[in-house]
Parts: sequence; C-alpha cells; structure tokens
Amino acid sequence: METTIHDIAKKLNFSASTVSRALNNNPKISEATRKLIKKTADEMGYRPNILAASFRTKRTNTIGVVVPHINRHFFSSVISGIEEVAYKSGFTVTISQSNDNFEKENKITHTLFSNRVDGLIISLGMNTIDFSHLKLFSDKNIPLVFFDRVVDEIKAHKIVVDDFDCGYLATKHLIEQGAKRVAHIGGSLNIKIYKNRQDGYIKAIKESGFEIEESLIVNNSLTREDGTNAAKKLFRNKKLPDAIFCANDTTALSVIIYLRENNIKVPENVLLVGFSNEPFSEVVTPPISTIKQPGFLMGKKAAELIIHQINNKNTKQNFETITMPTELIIRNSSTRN
Amino acid sequence: METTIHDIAKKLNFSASTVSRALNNNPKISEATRKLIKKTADEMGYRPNILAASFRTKRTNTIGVVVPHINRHFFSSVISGIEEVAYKSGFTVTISQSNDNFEKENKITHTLFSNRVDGLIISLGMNTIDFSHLKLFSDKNIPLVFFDRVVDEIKAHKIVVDDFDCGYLATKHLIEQGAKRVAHIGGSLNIKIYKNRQDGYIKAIKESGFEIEESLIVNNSLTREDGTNAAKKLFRNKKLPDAIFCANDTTALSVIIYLRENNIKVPENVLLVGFSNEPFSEVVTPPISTIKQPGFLMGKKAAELIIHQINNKNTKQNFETITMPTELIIRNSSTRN
DNA sequence: CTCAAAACTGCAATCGATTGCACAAATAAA
DNA sequence: TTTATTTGTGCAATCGATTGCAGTTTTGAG
Repeated sequence: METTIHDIAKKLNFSASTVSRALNNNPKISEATRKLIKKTADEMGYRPNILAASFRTKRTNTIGVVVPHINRHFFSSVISGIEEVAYKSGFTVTISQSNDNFEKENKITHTLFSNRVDGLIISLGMNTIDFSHLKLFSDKNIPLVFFDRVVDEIKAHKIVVDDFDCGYLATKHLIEQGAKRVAHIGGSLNIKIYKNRQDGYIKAIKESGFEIEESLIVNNSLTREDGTNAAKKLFRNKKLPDAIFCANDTTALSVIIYLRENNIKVPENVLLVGFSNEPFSEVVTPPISTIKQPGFLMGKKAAELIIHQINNKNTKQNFETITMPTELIIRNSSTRN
Repeated sequence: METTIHDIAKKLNFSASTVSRALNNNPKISEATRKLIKKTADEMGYRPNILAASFRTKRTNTIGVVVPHINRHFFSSVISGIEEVAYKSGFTVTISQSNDNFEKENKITHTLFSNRVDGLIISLGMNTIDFSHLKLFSDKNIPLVFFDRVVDEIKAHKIVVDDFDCGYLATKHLIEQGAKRVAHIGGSLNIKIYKNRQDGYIKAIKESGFEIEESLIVNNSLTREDGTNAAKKLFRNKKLPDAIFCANDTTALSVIIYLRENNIKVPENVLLVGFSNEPFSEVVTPPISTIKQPGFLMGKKAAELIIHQINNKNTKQNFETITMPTELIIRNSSTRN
C-alpha cells in the first residue's frame, strides 16, 4: 500500500540502506545517488514511516507539556511560544492539563513518559508536593524544564520571574502612591511563587516602616470567588485597607467589582495592583495596574532549552534557573492623578 | 535495559505471545496466567514500548489539533475540552497553531499526517481556500472533524454555531432597543462564519423595514486596530450609526474605547453587541453584550466525534454537522434602562 | 472410556527504518 | 603498475510488540 524505502530501493536497484541514508542526507552517499533517490521517492509518493523510525531510534521528536489549565491566558501564551519554537525545530508538541489535580498530573506525566516524549515542560499543579512522577524523567535522563510553578527538589532548567521582587515593587509602588495600609490577597503558601510574592510584599511594608498586620493578609486559591470573599473579609476590618496588592489579576478584578458595588472608589479610596496582565486588566474600569509576565517568551525559552538538552544529551548539563524580565504596568487602579 | 515482554516470558517460561495477550486482556488467556503475568510485569517494572506497539498496529492513539491561535480564549477553551475527553479515552493530543498562515497550516497538517495521528480536529486559517492538505486525510480515510471555521468542500463532521441566526438575533435585539441605523463590523467574507453573521445582520435589517447601507458595513480582519479604524470610518459618515453589531468582541472593545475618547456614550448614544463572549467583555465598562459560544463543549464534542470515528473506522459513517447552542448575553452596552 | 469441542499457549512472520561492519570500486600516492 | 586510501553501497541484524495459524491440553458429552 504505502511506499517504503524497500520499494524505492527495488525500483532503483539500490539497497534499502542506501535509500535510508540518502533520504537522511548521510554524507556517505554520493550527491548523484542522493538526488536520484530523493527524486524517485518523491515521484513514488513516499512518506517516511515516522513510527518505524521512532521505534528504531528511540526518539519521538515530541515534547510533552503539562500545565494546570490550557485556557488560562498566561498558560496558553506559554504554550503558543513553545509550539512556535518546537515547530521550527521539527518537534511536535503534546499538551495536557492537570486541572491543578495531583492525581491527574501524576497520570498525565506517566502517560507522557510511556509515550516516550523526548522532553517534558511543566508548570506544577497547586497541590503537587510529591515529585516522584518527575523523578521518573530526571532518573532516566529525560530532559525536563520547569516554568512558573517550579520546585527546588528536582534538578532541571527552570524558567521563572522574580516573584519576590515583583511583590516588593508592586507594594512599594502602592506605598509611594500614598498607601498606608496595604493589604494582600495571596495564593497558597505551598507554592513558591505565591510565597515569594508575599514575602516581597512583606519586605516592602517593613522597609517603609509599617507593621505587618495579619488581618490585612488573605490567602486562598485566587479564583474570582475567592477574590470576592477576600474583599468582603478585608473590608470588614475596623481599620480599612487603603490599597491591595493581589497575587493575580483575577482577584484584583473581583475586588474592583466588589468595591464598585459597595460604592468604594478605586483608585480614590483604594489603590490596587494585580499580577499577570490578563487581557481584561487593560480594559476594565479602572484599568488594573499589574505585573506583566512574558508568557510567550517564557514558552519560547523553555522550548529552546529543552530542545538543546535533547540534542545534546551526551554532553553534561549544568542546570540554570532563568529569571525572565517582568514589568510593572502602572494603570489607573493604582494612581491618584 | 528496559524490560520487554520477552524478559517476562523468559522468567515465567511463557512465550512472548502469551505475555502480550495477557497484558492486553485477550480472552484467550486464562485468568490465572493473566494475573500471574501482570503481577510479574509489575514487579519487573515493565512498561510497554508504545512506539513498538504503534508501529505494529499502525495506531498512535494521538489526535492532532490545529487552530489559528492557541492563546485565543475561544480556541484554548476548545482545546481544553478536547484534551479532557481525549485524556479519558486514552488519547494524546498534539497541538499546533497556524497563525492564520496558509503555508504553516499546510506544513503542520502534513507533519501531523506523517506522524500518523489517528484523527485531526481543525479550525481553518483566515486565508485557507485550498484544501488539498485536508484531502490528504479524507482520502486516506483518516477521521477529520472541523469546528468553527469549517468548509463545505470536504465531507466530515462539523461543529458549528448558527452564525446566521446569531447575527440575526443580535441585530434584531439592537433594533428592538430602538436602533434605527445599525452598522456592522464584519470579518472576511471568504470565511463562512463571517459571511453568515453578516447575512443574519442583513436579514434583520431588511425585515425591520430598514435599508442596507453600504457605508454602514465595514469588513476587515477584526483585530483591535481594525476595530478602531472601522469605528473612525463609521463615525465619519454624515448620518451616524446609532448601533453596531461587531463580528467579534475585540472590535466591539475597540469601538468602546474609540467612542469613549470621542465622548460618544455607550449605550446612550450608540448600542453595541459583540461576538464570542471574551473574558474581558463582561468586565469592561460598559459590559459588552455578546454571543456566547460554548468553546469547551465544542471541544468535547469534537473529541467525542473523532474518537468514535477512530474506533469505528470499518463501519460506514454519515457525516453530521452539529450546531451548538449559543446565547445572546445582554449586558449594558446594548440596553438603555 | 472415547472422541469431539473448547480452551490455552507457542511459533514465527511481520511492521519499516536504521546502522555497524564488511566489502567493492574508485582514486591517489608511490 | 602496485599499494594504500578514500568513497560509496550492501548485508543482515535489530528495535518490541502483535497476530494468524497450528498445536496441545483440558473438558464434557455420549
């Protein structure tokens, strides 16, 4: 049915080996035969059986990607970046989402492992505290790159932003704008990035001579609903906050809506900074000041790193943690003029 | 290195065939041996070489997905739905983006074809008017499902929404709210969905006894910038529009911003309806009335259809075009009370 | 107790491409 | 012209799992 290298070989009175080599540009084959073989292959409508090749070479040219949620703007941007680079290097990208569910993450990575992906790029789920499913990869020397939600326990390339610094800068900015009681809506402290953002916040507060007040800090899962609840809680305080640093834009949005409903004005009464620069942040009223993470670039970088590792498996790697630049985008939600 | 079925066979004094069958739950193998073999396989840390199996069976358990842009909310939602269903059925999902570039779409589909995906789910790029790369699949009887941007020329399952009806309803709604001069910002008429939306608009206008005015219709690529330009153009008219039906939310947003800058009030002076229910539409001021497309469900449905086809390749298929329900979400941008 | 049917299991070919090694031919050097 | 290189090709094994067919054992009916 399908043309194979044997068919081509037979037709041309070469051996399959020669055909294979010619098709793969092996320098041992003369220019003339190479051309002839390629031409004939074309005419015969030959298409390589990648499965057979993969099977033989143990290389799938496939990169596995695991993210918590595919349809979050940040993650889909990262994926987009990964895909772009991978495509150019002849790699295929296989995507799965963990839904922040450890069980699923575990299964997914096992599947990817069984499918013999050449490398894995992953941002961990919220509840992942056991890493044996990733050890699988590092143990077998299968390239692994973490981004965003990374983990110290495993040696690998990591692509992050300086969350501590971001938290610090965002909070500092609020204080510079005149805030005296800056609250914080943060994520789970089990996750490094949220811990870091919060620590940055704390540093800025202290540095400015203010006290850390427990009642001004709320930790949750940072969903839309969590944000609303956090806002309710914060504004039940006797002494109200006059600014909030939110660990993501989603909760910042919840706060805006909650405050609007309660006739508290942003930015006049409360200043606000979010995190991630979601598409809506720019266009909501007031536009939300936020930290821009270069998702697309992070994806590209992750892909570059992993492809480099895949192509240089023999040479020893020393793993690097790459901190990508961020930007504090100042919009109306945090400025008073 | 890796344990194979032969290793297991040797250890247990069975043949590889028996091991293979036991592992695949072939009923010809007795319960006792099956259990024994499975247990031993487990103990020996056996993991099947999927590549070998795929090679042999010519089945990859992989579904290829091609979308214009991975990081568009609608598409990432669809992907999310596909992934969810595929995962449950033991399929892996490979994703690529065409960037609305025909060349890339062409290459991608060829790659996917070479990689022997078991099926392909695709939403076409803006400029795709040649379909030979898709014929590749239908010719070889490889299941194919279109969604969103579909095409008549190829027989396959298709998942769409009733764009005509949506356009009609949206426009009708504007007229019911008192609009007398409804403009339309539409996409390329080469693309069926945009053509349909526009036709729906036209029907509503005529049905209400108004005239179609060329000057009230602008067609472009529906980017943010296009929207702004379209708004400029529309409001250069001597007789201004008092409502606009935009073929996507992005341009609706552009219009809002443009009008705000020019002190024209939405909805007081101009009523607005968009399309797609982007995440920002709900939270921008004023919130944008829009048509909600069930992206996640469309993805799930697409995956179900293609998996069904894959698993029933022998039985003859009659292709269906599934119209998913939409919803006109009425928000402030199109209501005057 | 005999024999056919049913239930298990093994043999061996097969999928298509890759690659180490051997060998032949062509070229260069002596 | 002979010998040593270089260059180009072919042989044949191999990757690991699957499966049609055949053979053996067990079961059950008569």
